[in-house]
Amino acid sequence: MGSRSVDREADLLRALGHTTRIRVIEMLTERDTCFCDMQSALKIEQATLSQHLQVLRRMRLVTSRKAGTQTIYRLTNLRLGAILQAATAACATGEPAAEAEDLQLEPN
Amino acid sequence: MGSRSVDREADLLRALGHTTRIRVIEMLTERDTCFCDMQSALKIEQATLSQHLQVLRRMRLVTSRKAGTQTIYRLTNLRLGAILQAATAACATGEPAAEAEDLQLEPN
DNA sequence: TGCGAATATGCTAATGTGATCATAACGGGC
DNA sequence: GCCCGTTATGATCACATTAGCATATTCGCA
Repeated sequence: MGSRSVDREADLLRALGHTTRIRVIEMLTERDTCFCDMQSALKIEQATLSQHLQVLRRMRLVTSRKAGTQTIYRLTNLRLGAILQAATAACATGEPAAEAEDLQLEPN
Repeated sequence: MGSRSVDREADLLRALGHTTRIRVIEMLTERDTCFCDMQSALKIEQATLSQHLQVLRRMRLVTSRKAGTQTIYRLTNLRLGAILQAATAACATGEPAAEAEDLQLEPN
């Protein structure tokens, strides 16, 4: 084992690396939520949301159960919230920036 | 503003979503490190490492300074370590899994 | 000035990701 | 059983990411 669990960690971070999936995780952190509620909250294509949820399911970050005709999602890993919080904090620190790539050498 | 800073957050998480870049961040969390040391530690193509560092630079997560003929990298955002720790913790919880996609409905 | 070490950049091929559209599958009520 | 609402899946297209290779750039030094 040369990669420890770093690979899994990278997969996890990538799974969280999309606006829609972050929002989904945020919602699920508050309470279990059905597909339709997420869709109306996020206002995106039905298929698109379904695919993002599939990503999260594949990573075992959420599970789903049927309630009649609708599907209710639930977080399986309660520690995801902590990751998002840490990321939020880091963003607040790092400031706006995003596309620059010039002055990477401190001015002096 | 409907996307708050979630987009930036997603970008950040994606920037961390690669084994090599995670390792780089881990090294830089300990101490500033020159390119060559990272390369020999990671044992990957020179160009590949350079490109990963470029990603981190673009995101303003690291900066570089020249020391003679070599380049020394430094973390600009000290809170990245916290994100990685949170991710590590989450992985430890979530267990192995990775490719399953079947029994997403709890057995009953 | 010319050379060599260290690093960056450009190009390309392979692969992955995300959005959209169409369609399938499932559950409930009639 | 049939129709409808809800969600999942498959196909496709555009675009991003990554690795590898070649080449450029920069700096120190003889």
